[in-house]
Amino acid sequence: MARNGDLRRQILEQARSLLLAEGYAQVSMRKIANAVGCTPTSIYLYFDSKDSLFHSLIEEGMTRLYEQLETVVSMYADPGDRFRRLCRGYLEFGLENPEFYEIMFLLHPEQMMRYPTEKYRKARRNLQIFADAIADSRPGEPNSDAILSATVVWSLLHGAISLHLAKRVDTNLSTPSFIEQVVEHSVQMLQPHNP
Amino acid sequence: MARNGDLRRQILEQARSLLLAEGYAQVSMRKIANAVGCTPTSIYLYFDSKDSLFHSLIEEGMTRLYEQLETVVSMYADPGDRFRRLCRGYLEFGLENPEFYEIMFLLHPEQMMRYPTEKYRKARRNLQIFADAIADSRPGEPNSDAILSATVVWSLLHGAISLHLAKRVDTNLSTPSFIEQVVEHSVQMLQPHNP
DNA sequence: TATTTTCGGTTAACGATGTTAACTTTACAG
DNA sequence: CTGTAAAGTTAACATCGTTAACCGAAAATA
Repeated sequence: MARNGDLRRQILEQARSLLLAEGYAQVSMRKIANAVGCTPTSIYLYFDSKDSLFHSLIEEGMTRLYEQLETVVSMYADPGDRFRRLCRGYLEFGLENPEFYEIMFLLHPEQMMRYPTEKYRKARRNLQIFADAIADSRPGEPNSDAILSATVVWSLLHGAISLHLAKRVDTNLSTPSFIEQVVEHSVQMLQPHNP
Repeated sequence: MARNGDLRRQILEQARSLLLAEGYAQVSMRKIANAVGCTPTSIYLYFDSKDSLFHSLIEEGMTRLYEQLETVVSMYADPGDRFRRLCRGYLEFGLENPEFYEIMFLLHPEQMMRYPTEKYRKARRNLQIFADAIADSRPGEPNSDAILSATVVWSLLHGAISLHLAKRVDTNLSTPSFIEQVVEHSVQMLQPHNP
C-alpha cells in the first residue's frame, strides 16, 4: 500500500501535521490512520496507545524548544542578556507553537497518561538551561538555589503562556506590553531579594 | 422517583461530588445521571450541554475563590501584608482544590467550550481584588498599570499551581520552599522596577 | 366533566471515540 | 513445498455526548 519505508514514521508525520492543523482535541486515531492510508489498529503495531504516540510528539517538542534555547545561549555571552533572551525565547516558543506547547505542558493534569520518567530528561534539560543561566549570574551560590529559582521563573513564563493561550488575559491589555512586563519581572528575579 | 425538590439541584450536587471524588476526566453524563437516579437525557432538560453544566460548577468555584480572597482582604489592612496574604490565599486555593482549579483555569484551551462572556465577570472579580491591592500600595499610579501588574502576578501564581498540580515541579524541591519563593517574588513585583 | 395541552421524564438510537481479539496476507527460512 | 513469523485488516466492544421520538400524568381549557 505504497508504504515506502516505515509506517511508524508516516504515522508520526501525519499525527504532527494534524496536531498543527487542527489542535490536539481534534486528532483521533482514525483521522491519523485515514491521513496515512492505513487502519486505526495498525497504529497499535507501533505505539502502545494514543498517549504514547503523543509522548513521541512531546519529545519532539521538547527537542525543538531545547534547540531554540540553546541557540539563544550560544548567541549571548553576558549572563544578564542571556537570561533575558532565554525568557523571551521561551515565551515566543509557547506563543508561536501553541499546539506543541499544549501537548507538552498544558494538558497533563488527568487527561493524558503521565509522561514517562525516562523521557523526563529531555524536558528537564530545558529547565536546566535556565538554572545554568541563573547560576552564571550568581556566582558562588548553591546549585539547588538555581534550580529553585529557575522553577519559579518557569512558573511565571508558563503561567503567562497558559493564560494567554486560554485567552484569559484581559483584551484591553496589549500583548506586547504584557510580554514585556513578564520578561522584566523574570529578569528581576535574578537579583537575590532576601536581605 | 424521590425527586424531592428540583432535579437541577441534585444534578449539580452529584456532578460536584463526582468531580471532587474522581476528577473532571472521569465525570460523564451517564455517571452523573446514575448518581442522581435519572436518565442521562434528563440532564439536558436543565443544561444545554455537559460544558454548560460545568460552567455552573466553574461559577461556583469562582465564587468560592472570591469569598476566600475577600476574607483575606478583610483581615489584613496593611497593603503589603494584604497583598502577600492574597497571593498565599490564591496558591492555597489552587493546591487544596485541585479539581475546582482544574475546571476553572486548567482545561479550557480547546477541550471545553469557551467560558461564556457574561460569566466572565465573576472570574474577573478575582483579578480585580489583586489589582486593587496593588493599587493600594502604589498610590497615584494609573489604574491600567495595576491591572497589568495583577495579570503578571496572576501568571506567576497560576503557573506555579499548574506546574505543581501537573507534578512537573522537581521532586527534590520542597513544596513549602517553592511556595515561599513564589510568594516572595510576587510581593517583590509590588515594587516598581523601571528606574 | 371531557378534552386538550403542557410539563417532566424515559427509551432507543446515532455517530464518534480508544482499544482489543481474531483473522488474513505476505515474506522468508528450512 | 512447508512452516513460521511479521505486517496489516476486519469486526467488534465499551464508552462517550447528544438527539428524536415517545409516554404518562397533571393542569388548563372547553
